[in-house]
Amino acid sequence: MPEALREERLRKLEELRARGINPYPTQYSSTHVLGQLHQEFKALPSGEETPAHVQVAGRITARRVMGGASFYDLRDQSGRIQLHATQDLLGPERYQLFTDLEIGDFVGVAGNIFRTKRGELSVRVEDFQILAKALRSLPEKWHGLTDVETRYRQRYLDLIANEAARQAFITRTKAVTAMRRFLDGQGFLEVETPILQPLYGGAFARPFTAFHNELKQTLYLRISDELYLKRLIIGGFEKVYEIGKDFRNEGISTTNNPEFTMMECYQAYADYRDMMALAEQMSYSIAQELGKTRLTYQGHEIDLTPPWRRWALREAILENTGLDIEKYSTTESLQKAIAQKKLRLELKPTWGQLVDELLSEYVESKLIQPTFLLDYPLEISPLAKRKPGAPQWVERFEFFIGGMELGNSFSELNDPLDQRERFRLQEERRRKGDEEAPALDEDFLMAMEYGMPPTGGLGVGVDRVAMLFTDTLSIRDVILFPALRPRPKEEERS
RNA sequence: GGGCCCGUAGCUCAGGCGGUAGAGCAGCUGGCUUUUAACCAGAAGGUCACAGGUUCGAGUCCUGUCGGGCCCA
Repeated sequence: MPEALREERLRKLEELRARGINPYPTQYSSTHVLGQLHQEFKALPSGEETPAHVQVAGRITARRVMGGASFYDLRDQSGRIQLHATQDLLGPERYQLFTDLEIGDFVGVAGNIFRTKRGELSVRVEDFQILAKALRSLPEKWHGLTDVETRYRQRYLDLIANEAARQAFITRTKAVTAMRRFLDGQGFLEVETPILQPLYGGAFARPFTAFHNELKQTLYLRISDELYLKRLIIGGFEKVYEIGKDFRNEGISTTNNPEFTMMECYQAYADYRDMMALAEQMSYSIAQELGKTRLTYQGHEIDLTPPWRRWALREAILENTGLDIEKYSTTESLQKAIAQKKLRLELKPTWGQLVDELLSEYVESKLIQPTFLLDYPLEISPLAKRKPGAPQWVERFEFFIGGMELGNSFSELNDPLDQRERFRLQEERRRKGDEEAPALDEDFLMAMEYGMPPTGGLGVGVDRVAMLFTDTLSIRDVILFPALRPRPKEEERS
């Protein structure tokens, strides 16, 4: 930024101080927010003034100074109003001060409401008070801020300049509120579980580590809420949920942020079929509150009305690749079949991981309308209950909308001996160098040995939900302050 | 991890085959008392992401680095 621009604003700041005016006062009492004015004076005809005296506050976003009269645009969170100031009304000295106000400054204004001949509702400035002086100039009024990097790094500017961005974050918040309202309404208890954990688990991911100085202990930032929420089920809370951040130590991209928001809920005496109904109802309920039970996502018309399609994972893969994974029940035979079909696929070391790859490469992007994929390989589901009569499969589903995986659910494993065996299998994977395989959690096993009721669990990616409802493709468009690589040349000025 | 594209004034953008950097907005000076992308006139504002290289000469060509976007794995 040219130093001159800032110098100029500093000069004006000093001038205010020299006149005994505090450029950063503590408070201003408004009678209205700006959106209210338009409601209240909707009927006021052009060219007429009301005796209604108002006090309003906001940020100046445009100025049109024309000699002895000037028009400013004032904006607050609720809307925009035009200010009209004249030298006649304020006197030369106050008027001069008023025209020294700049785009970006916050100001409080008192005066009557009138409507101009051209029909613009306006406040006649009878008195004003600067509320905060800005020292940097805002993005351009017409084109706004388009530089994607600046939009992410200086989100406040994005929110000022881009109404669509502002709306997207409001939509996100409303979606989360609706989700919470739905779960509360279903009798779920919202709880908070540790983010700093001595042992991490509940997902396949590498964790962030932290160090507790006093305890001289390495702690992990959670990669999921699962194992603690299940302890609460064991403790007798029969319906619990948590909405919070999980942390996974992996690459940053348009689809992955190292910290992201997850909703997890658990319900005693339920299985994955019950959780399917819950997932549907919850999504539909959120959509209703947002007025988006039918929506457009990336050009696709999507209908969230239940019931959604239920499709066996095996059949979905069969239909999209021609491969019947049940016919190739070993890693080697499945690999061979994949090669024969000339499917392009990363050759994962286990059967379950190969199936998972087939799913993400050949099925996921096709699942535009809401779809539950049912029944997953045991190998990649160490916390899920086996399917009766099919011990290599588990009662698990993931659900997909708009080609995105939004959630994951199982009939939770509550057999402590089987759980120990599953942990053992994962440890084996870990020994073979898979850093994402979870470690055995003795404390969790102990909890389960006290007895855990049959339980259904559901996890939903909140950022993905926000992407769906805001029709965005990048997770960075629904995270206010997304993770970015540090900028080498940060032109910080104190 | 690989490929392609982008990085020029506070913001939005031009800059043909290499010849000493341009506009609009914002800011400054002057004019203008119902404008709304206000208008008119004038002056100012640049480490062309960074570091090397080629060249008499580089915003432009080459190499590398950093940051971002898109696509692929």
